[in-house]
Amino acid sequence: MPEPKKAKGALTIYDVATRAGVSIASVSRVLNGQGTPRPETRERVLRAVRELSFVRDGSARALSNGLKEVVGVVFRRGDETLFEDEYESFLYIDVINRGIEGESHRRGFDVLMSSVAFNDENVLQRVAAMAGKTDGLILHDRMLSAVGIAQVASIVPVVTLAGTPTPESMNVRCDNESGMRALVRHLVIDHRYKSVAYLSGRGDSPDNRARARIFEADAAAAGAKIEMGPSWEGNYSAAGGASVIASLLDAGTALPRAIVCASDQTAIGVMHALAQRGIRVPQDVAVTGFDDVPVARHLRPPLTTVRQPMQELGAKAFEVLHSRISGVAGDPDVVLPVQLVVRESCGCAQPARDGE
Amino acid sequence: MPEPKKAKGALTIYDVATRAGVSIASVSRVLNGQGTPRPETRERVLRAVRELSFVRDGSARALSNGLKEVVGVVFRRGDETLFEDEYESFLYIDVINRGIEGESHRRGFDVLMSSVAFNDENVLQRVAAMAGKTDGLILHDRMLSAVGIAQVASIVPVVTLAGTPTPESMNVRCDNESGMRALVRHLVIDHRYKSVAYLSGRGDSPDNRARARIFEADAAAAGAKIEMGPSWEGNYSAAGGASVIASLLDAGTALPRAIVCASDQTAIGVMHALAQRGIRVPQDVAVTGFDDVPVARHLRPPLTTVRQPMQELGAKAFEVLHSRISGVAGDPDVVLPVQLVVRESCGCAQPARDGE
DNA sequence: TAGGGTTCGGTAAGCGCTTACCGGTAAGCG
DNA sequence: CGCTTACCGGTAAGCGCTTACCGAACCCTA
Repeated sequence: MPEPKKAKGALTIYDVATRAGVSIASVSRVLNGQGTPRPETRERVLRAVRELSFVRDGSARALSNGLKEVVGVVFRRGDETLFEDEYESFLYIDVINRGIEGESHRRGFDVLMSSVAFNDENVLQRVAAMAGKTDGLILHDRMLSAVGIAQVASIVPVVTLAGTPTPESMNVRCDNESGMRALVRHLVIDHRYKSVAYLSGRGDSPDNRARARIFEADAAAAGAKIEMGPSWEGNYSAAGGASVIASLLDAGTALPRAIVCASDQTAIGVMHALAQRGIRVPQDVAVTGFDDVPVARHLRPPLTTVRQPMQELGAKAFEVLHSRISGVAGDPDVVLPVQLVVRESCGCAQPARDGE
Repeated sequence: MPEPKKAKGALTIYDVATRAGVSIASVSRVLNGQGTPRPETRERVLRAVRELSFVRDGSARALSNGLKEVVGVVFRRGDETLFEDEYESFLYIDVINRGIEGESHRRGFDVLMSSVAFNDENVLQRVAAMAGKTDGLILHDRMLSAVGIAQVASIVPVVTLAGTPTPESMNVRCDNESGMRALVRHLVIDHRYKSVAYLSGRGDSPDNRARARIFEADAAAAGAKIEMGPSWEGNYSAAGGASVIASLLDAGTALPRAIVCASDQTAIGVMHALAQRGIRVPQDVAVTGFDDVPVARHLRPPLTTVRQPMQELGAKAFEVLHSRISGVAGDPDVVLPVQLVVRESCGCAQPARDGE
């Protein structure tokens, strides 16, 4: 529905060429560092550009080059109200986006950011619109169905985050498996906790599934009593974690010795709920998180968690996308290493060095 | 109909036209809702588009229309490490950006986001690069000098946030004056505090200057003892606020009855520092903020502050930019109303209704 | 000084899309 | 039944930029 049609008296390379007394080809060559212009030609062009504050039009370049130098990022944001509890999720996404942005700028790309509401019906439409304006897309967790991804991927390269690669799209994720493995080992073997629970994230998230699967397998193998399932279902948010604990306690359920949360944010909610009931962490119940968001080390007690290199995750996603845009076939399923960060919420009195 | 060549990204309206058995002009007209295509023509085009998952190339459209349907947003982000203290500033910017984004989507625009580091030297270069890829730019507080703004504004329309309009650029800001006026009145007249201090934000910020100016004038007019200046200089961050208080206390300075902080974030730091020294808020010292970030109501005591409609600020900025892009001359200096939000940190025991 | 090899730089052909313009066809009318 | 009027839809001309291609100018050597 765009009403406007005619842009302002915008400058073109013709203006620059005229002013510099050369041809448009020379202007373009100087600006692109192509060929070997004579120093004087070069100088005259640059001066004209400077004097006119000329900037080449991106769309024209894109059309000519077949490269827009823009990648799109799509993610979900909460609804209207922002609660304190939601800060972390804000950060989680923002830190990743920051990684994408940093790497993009390094390569001369810009980033088209688009958030869609949790309840937005027309995600596909949104994403398709962005596809037309970009060279490639990075989709955060759970943005589109496999069919949707395939459709979009037929237009531009697509990289998903914390998802699963499809024949058409690539994926970048963290190594949930070994992170959870190390965490369970620490709790069940090192601390000898006999009963452990897994407070899940959103059920449909690949990350959550992977974490749950390993948790269950490893904790069982180590001989611990396991609690998980419907009554332990969170949604990655602090509020979700808190309400699970509250319901459990209200129902008179005895808590396990350790609670493994699907995310740091969940752990924050859990610790909050526990504190309200006078249950001590880690003396009565140990709690662990997953992600290592910045605030994790400032909680009381400092949170034992698994650090995901979030900024790198973003950077890597761009990198993978970029190489694909450049026609290089990269690894369609990149897995980044995570690191167990032992602090005090697990019961370690003398925390291991933080590494920072 | 035989399956067309599966050349990725190579789909053009020619392919669609061929498949639909019409001309490219018809395809374009259908896609743009121009003219009065015969229902059958329309249907065939739409079917072909659907079957091919065709999406028009943005740069080609932009080049032809003279409209990219993209606006750029530039803002500053902290450096590598993210401290807990920085969350608020993250939010402040993010909420504004969210407002920009929402309004943009409503108009079919996308948003190119670019953050630059605080120490980045080449902001102008970054911004110029974005200018070429967008129809207009929104610059957050203190991104560019007046000269830089003029230069960029000669390429695309520019709207600054919380700045001052220039002959070439427009500006959108909140009504600091009446906000501060109401705040001072509440403290000095309603609460009868005899001494008040202004803990400033970054010195070079127009917002800060405006707030300081009104604070000084109004508090003096009301007969209160004023404290401000070098030893009361913060930088909008929580850490900045805390360290001002710490220095003052370390130097043995007696605190005034009320401290007006340049931002909520600063107030958070101040209340933190005060609590550490055992000074009670608001019994010993009243503290107020400015912004009303979401967390303000959750502080203890709940923070009395001035609410800035941040999301609206962003939406309005886009709106102003959009009308300018559309060739409509809008108000070059939009001022949004703020609202005094009285909670408890000012000394009100029975807080007025929050309004939420 | 003329011929051959180099450079430089200009001309023009697109990139994919929108749309002004115009020819062809069908519907309306006498 | 033939002519006028509408209406569709096709053709082609750009939008601003990059670059292949080619001619002009210059430098060197003999």
